[in-house]
Amino acid sequence: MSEEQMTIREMCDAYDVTPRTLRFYESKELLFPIREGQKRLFTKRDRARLKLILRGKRFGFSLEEIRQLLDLYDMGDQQATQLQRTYDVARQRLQDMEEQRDELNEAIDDLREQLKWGEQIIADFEKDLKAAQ
Amino acid sequence: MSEEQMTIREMCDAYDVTPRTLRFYESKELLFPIREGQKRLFTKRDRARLKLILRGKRFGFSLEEIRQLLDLYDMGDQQATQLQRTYDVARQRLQDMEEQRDELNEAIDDLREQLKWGEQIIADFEKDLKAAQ
DNA sequence: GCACTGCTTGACGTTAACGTAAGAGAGACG
DNA sequence: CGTCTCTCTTACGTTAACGTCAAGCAGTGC
Repeated sequence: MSEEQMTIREMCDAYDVTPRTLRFYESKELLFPIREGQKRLFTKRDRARLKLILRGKRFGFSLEEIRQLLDLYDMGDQQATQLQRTYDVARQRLQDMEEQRDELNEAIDDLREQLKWGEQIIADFEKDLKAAQ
Repeated sequence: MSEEQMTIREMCDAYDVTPRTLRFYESKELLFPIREGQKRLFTKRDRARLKLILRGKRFGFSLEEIRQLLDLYDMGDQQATQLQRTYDVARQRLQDMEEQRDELNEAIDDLREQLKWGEQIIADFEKDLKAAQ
């Protein structure tokens, strides 16, 4: 439990993910834990990346998109261009999310409208049922 | 092109779906086209169901959920209970959608916040770059 | 020496909603 | 009769993000 390196289990507990997930992210080159013998040790850098990964997922980025963003951050050269591209990707994503939300809102309004009908139909039906008794 | 029955292609053109999709829905017991020889003929009932299917998809129902709802409508007996159940399912779905929208809105706000930072960082960076020339 | 625990590497399984390709029948047209 | 067009069935392919074994090494406690 050194401050600098964490085992896979410590990572799982700290970030609420499964070992499989961390190994999967490593296989996809999202994380690069070092090895002590056969065991993985996750560094501060891995933790920073994992935070970004989880945050990216919240934003609806795919793991592949996240990997590309992470790579851009890591290139360390031509940073202005890279930042600009990162920014562009993020803005595009934001726009997609807003469109998605708008569609969702339309669907919600639509469904609400349906439900109003539904309530009316059910109410009528129950009235008829009672009247029929 | 009779008014009552439509071929698969007419259906595709009318509802903007592929033949595969219609056959798939049939295999999933969402549609029940009749046969003329080996060819499918879609009835008025199929068209009504297809409309509901497509609308259901907009609402984020899975095909399986839609099938269950469609079946409920078709039972024709104990209708009050069935309607109530349909209504309950729909209301649950509405709630899910609203939660999803709220999460999406949070993520959007979050991402917007990030982008504000991003703009600042990029601006600073470009200033530095220019200053360095 | 042995059990127990934790970690490892494969490698196949899962889910939804179709896409896509192969091979063939059936009716219309000239 | 040949060709065209439409349709049919069958069945494997696709995608994402892991889940779920299976089998085995490594260290620790007793």
